[in-house]
Amino acid sequence: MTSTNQVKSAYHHGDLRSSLLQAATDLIAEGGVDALSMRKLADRVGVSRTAPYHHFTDKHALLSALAEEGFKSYEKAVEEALAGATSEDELLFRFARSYLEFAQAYPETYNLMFGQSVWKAGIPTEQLKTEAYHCFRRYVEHVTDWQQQGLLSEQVEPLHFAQVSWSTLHGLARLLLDGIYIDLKHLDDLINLAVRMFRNA
Amino acid sequence: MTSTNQVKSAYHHGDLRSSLLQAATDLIAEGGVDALSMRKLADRVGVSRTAPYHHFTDKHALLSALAEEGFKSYEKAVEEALAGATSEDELLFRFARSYLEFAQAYPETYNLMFGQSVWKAGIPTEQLKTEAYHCFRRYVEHVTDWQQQGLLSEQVEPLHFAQVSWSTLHGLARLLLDGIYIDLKHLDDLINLAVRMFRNA
DNA sequence: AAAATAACTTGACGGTGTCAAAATTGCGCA
DNA sequence: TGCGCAATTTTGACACCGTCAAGTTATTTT
Repeated sequence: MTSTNQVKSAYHHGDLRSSLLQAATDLIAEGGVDALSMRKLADRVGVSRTAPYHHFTDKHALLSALAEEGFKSYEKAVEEALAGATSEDELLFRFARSYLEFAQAYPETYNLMFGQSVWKAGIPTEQLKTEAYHCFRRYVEHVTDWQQQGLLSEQVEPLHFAQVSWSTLHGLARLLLDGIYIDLKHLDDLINLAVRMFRNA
Repeated sequence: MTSTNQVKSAYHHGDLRSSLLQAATDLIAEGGVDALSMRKLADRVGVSRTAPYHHFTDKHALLSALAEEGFKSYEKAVEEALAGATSEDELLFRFARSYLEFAQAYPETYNLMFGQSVWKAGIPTEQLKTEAYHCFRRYVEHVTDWQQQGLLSEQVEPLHFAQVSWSTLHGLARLLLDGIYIDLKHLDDLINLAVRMFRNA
């Protein structure tokens, strides 16, 4: 028997994949996504440069995995926010606000979820695509619910409404995070205006 | 007199700055912004690796300059589109459509104008910031015009309306270009819906 | 013509992603 | 228990990248 029951054995780390994901989020939290390199990541975990490639075919695949996790925690955050509503009236507002709060709270994750680092250059993982698509489908369902509850006009195609309103929120998030045209001070006003637009669609 | 009046002399290229910008747009057009490296750029122009650094302090500065040009041609495109309107009713729609057409026609330029390659990592050039701000101010003026023409509710703060509607268009552009949630087929419907939202704000 | 300045080049440094081949180890099966 | 196989990890290498420092050459100014 070797000392396998010690904390770690040199070879066969045993939990490399999730360790990598954890270290990657740490690294990104510390210095943005630019501060994440495969080499530094491997170093941090205490493994050789190319070891991560056995668990992620690519750097893009690693980023995709992080984005995937992001979608999951996004979904949770939004659903919790909606569940906390005391009246139907606030549903739309709560959705919008939780969306932007998520983007603000985890800007780097949000970048990964919707940025080009994954969707363009890396051609997204199949898993990521289904995860992202699932989030959107869920939103479309909410939209139809809201239509039935009379919160939204039933005249508009739910899909189209979902696409445009998501665009508004995504645009707000992007401009806010990138520091273009929008500053945090007016954000509440902007969310209110956006929601009013949605209502009157 | 040396042979300075020849097409080129080896040293003192004479027009390096604009040659670099041209070659950079070419390079980006060929393979996206990732295909642009300072070294390839210098190669393309026929100059040594570090020569560009005499005209742009940084790679970010180069990209900022390209983004600047982008803002100028954007402004021109939009103003032309608005000038072509035959009735006031179509102004909003024409704006929205020309915005998205620009984004589609020059996706890489659009990325530079609003992407993180310039606004986040590179901290934007002062010139770029003023150029971008100018574009937005112009839009806010349009909004107040439209309010006076009765196209838009006078209840909403023009700045806020400008911010939210720009967000909607930016979000649509981003999702479209990145291939998320939106496909080209429905774009016209989405623009129409967005404009209707704007009108009923 | 001489001095100053601007433009450009060469060489180098430290960093990146990732491939190929070799080394190491744990696990299932005999 | 021992052995072979497959999974895992490492080492070495390659081709890039951005950009700094110092040197070279042309142009402009005096």
